[in-house]
Amino acid sequence: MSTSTSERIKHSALQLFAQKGYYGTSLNEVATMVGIKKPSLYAHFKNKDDLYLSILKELMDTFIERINIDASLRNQHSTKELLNRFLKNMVGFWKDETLGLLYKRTLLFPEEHFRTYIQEQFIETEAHTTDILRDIIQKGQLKGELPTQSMEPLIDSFYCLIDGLFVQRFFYSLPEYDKKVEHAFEHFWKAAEIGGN
Amino acid sequence: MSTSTSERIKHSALQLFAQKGYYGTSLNEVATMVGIKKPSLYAHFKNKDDLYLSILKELMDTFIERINIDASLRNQHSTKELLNRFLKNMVGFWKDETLGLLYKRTLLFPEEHFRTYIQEQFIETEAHTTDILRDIIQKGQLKGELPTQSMEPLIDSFYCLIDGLFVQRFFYSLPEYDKKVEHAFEHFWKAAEIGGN
DNA sequence: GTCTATACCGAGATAGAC
DNA sequence: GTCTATCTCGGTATAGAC
Repeated sequence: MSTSTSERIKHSALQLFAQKGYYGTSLNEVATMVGIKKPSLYAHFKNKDDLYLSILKELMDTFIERINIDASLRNQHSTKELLNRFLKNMVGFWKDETLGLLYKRTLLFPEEHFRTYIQEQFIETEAHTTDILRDIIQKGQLKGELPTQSMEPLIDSFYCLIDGLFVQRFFYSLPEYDKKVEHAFEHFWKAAEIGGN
Repeated sequence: MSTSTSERIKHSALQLFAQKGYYGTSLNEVATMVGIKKPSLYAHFKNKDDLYLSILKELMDTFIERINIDASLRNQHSTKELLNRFLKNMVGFWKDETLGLLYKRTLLFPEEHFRTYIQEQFIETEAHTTDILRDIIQKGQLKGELPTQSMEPLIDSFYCLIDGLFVQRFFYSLPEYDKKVEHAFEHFWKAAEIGGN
């Protein structure tokens, strides 16, 4: 076996937590999926919370990593391309069936027990996201690709686009979804370009 | 006591199911919140599933009712006003802390046990929603308030707007939220008005 | 590290007195 | 309709042999 038992446990638990939530997932199921017995789990994790939190941690790290990829190539493209790329990057994250699913579940319905911890994490990543977004828009204004006016409505609108697509990934098949992403982004950009109030 | 015990049980259970989900809510909590003992619940509901489903049923009925209000006054206003009203109507539903919350939780993360039943319900209401939307847009095109072109991208974009605001209600305080709604809708309308591709 | 056996608890649900 | 008492089941977690 190439991966450690500990990793295999986390892998299986990720699937189950993502699909059935914290309370909906029993350690028995996790163990069965891994192919071991329940008590063996305790050789790798202190308890259920410990397992859950270790998965959440990896989740947030993966997300941050993904966001940061964008930051690297920010001077080489048009504003429209940068925003589209940024959006696609996030959308790509939701597309990952399990990781994206756990992200959504955790963000929208954090288990009561971990609520404050989880919210701290998300606030941090959101601030990071907004920084990147502001930067793209500002440069777009300097380059004259976006009208120079208050950024706030545009950022609000872009977040609404992101959040809308975030939800829609639940409802549509992948090809349908990709079409929705295109439609919504083109619509967004059309209004962004003109500006006005 | 003005309301029946059965109603009070449903009221309490609604709060708990909305906040903690099906598995996260115990009948003990429900009973305590109502001020009775657990076994007394069984005089009013066959079992936990029965209670849960009866609440879901009321939820869907309330939602449909709300949507239908719109349908009544559809000839008296501009297209922009109609779309705005339609959006506000749905947003108003999410604003109800508990009912909207249960709706979101149920829609996005249906309990496995009820998944097929729930999906049927939602598909039905979505079809209803789309009908109304198509009608508003079509009339807008006839009146010349919207460019005459394929409706599909516009509808997709409007749904994305709705879904985005659906999620955002989680993150922002009510006054902040109202501002987001305005920003996002105005942005949406700006692009809708011009059309083009 | 993994297993069997077991402790302990809280869940959903029922029986039967009042 | 509501209660106390009780049943059964499945959950988390631990003890201790291998």
